[in-house]
Amino acid sequence: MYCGGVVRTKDPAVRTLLIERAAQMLRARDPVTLRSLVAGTGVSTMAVYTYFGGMDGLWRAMRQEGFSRLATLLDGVPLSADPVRDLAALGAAYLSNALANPDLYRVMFDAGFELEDPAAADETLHSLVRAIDRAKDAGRFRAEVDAVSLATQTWTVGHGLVSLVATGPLPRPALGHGVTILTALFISCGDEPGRCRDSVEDGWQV
Amino acid sequence: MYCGGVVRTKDPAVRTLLIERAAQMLRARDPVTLRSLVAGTGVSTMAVYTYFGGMDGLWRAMRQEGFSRLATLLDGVPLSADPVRDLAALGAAYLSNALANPDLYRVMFDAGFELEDPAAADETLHSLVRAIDRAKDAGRFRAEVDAVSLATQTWTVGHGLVSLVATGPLPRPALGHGVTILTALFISCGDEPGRCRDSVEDGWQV
DNA sequence: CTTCATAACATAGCATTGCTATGTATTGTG
DNA sequence: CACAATACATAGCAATGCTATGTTATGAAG
Repeated sequence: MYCGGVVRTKDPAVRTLLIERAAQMLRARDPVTLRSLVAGTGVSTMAVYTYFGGMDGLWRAMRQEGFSRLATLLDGVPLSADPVRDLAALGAAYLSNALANPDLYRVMFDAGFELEDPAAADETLHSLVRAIDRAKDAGRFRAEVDAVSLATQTWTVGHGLVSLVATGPLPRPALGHGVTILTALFISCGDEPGRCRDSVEDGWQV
Repeated sequence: MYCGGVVRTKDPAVRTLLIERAAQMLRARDPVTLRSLVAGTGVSTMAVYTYFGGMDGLWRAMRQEGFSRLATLLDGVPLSADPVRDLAALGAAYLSNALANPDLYRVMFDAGFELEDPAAADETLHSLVRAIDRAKDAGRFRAEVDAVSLATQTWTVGHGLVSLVATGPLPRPALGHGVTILTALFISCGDEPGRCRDSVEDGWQV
């Protein structure tokens, strides 16, 4: 029997080109439609189906890209000797990124779509988990604190804030509530109240 | 001079019929399109433009309806002698409602649209504010606690949780994080830790 | 009661959407 | 070289929201 051979290979550059262009159009608030996406790129509408299987696949890839960029950004946040400060700084970076690219952020959490790689969401938490582990090592948080749970809780607070501010009814100064909530949360993990407040306020630069 | 007269009045029943039907279709996961919405109702597509000015207006009305129903639901939550428990119960009711009608909830917080009545969002907070005031009266929270701020913070936590669970990557048991976060938050308002935890756990029936 | 301007409503059609069917070009393997 | 499998281009389809146009109903003015 003939097992067939790969004859013509997809060009990965086209894939990244389309993703890049879609991200650009999102930023510019231009509606990302099949035809407007490929217009001017030289590639035909079929390319979207060859590379993504359709518009749904494009959005899935965009979501993946968003999580990937977010993880990179969080990895690049400069750390200090104060892990609690760093934890707040990571939350602030998360918020800044989401507010700078609100449309991409919305796509990332749009309903009806699942991630290509479900682990990508967890990946986002790794930076937070590392900071929490450092806080435990430094004696700021109790040893019984579950790092993943606390990271998830921190994420929940950040996501709630950014959702209500970026596309919701809360004004931008409401971001300051993050300090209050996170401080309360970190104190409940064993941090000394006064010091915790200072650390969170120091890291929370939105 | 001729001042003109209103000749044919809009039928309010048609308006509520369309909103009701749209909500029904959302619940049934049927795509709500202009034609599918009016199909079988006897009204023509133009009705949507007469009553709402277009599909955008329909979504705006849906959002308003969602907030209205939410306020009614929160008003109906039975209260107890424990205001902190009630506060958690209100949060839990908020979550239950959102998870029971995830599509309507998503519409409520969709981007690009503003509310017809911006006060409707604040209205949702009134039940929370009342519970917080009762907690202050009962000596559970410090007098300096700003009720609206704390209500907003509670809302932020609830919204973050429900967003990540209903349409996001977190599994449903993650709702339990609400207990941890809210307990920490309420303790920071002056409540006694052990008692606070009991109250929140008692009220948090999701 | 008659008139008639105005609003409510129905119909048809437009541009655009995502998608698919069909045909053509390309390229590595046997 | 020959062929099969894939990438790519074109054209067209059903469905979308919306608008232009025509028709009907209604209540106030005379």
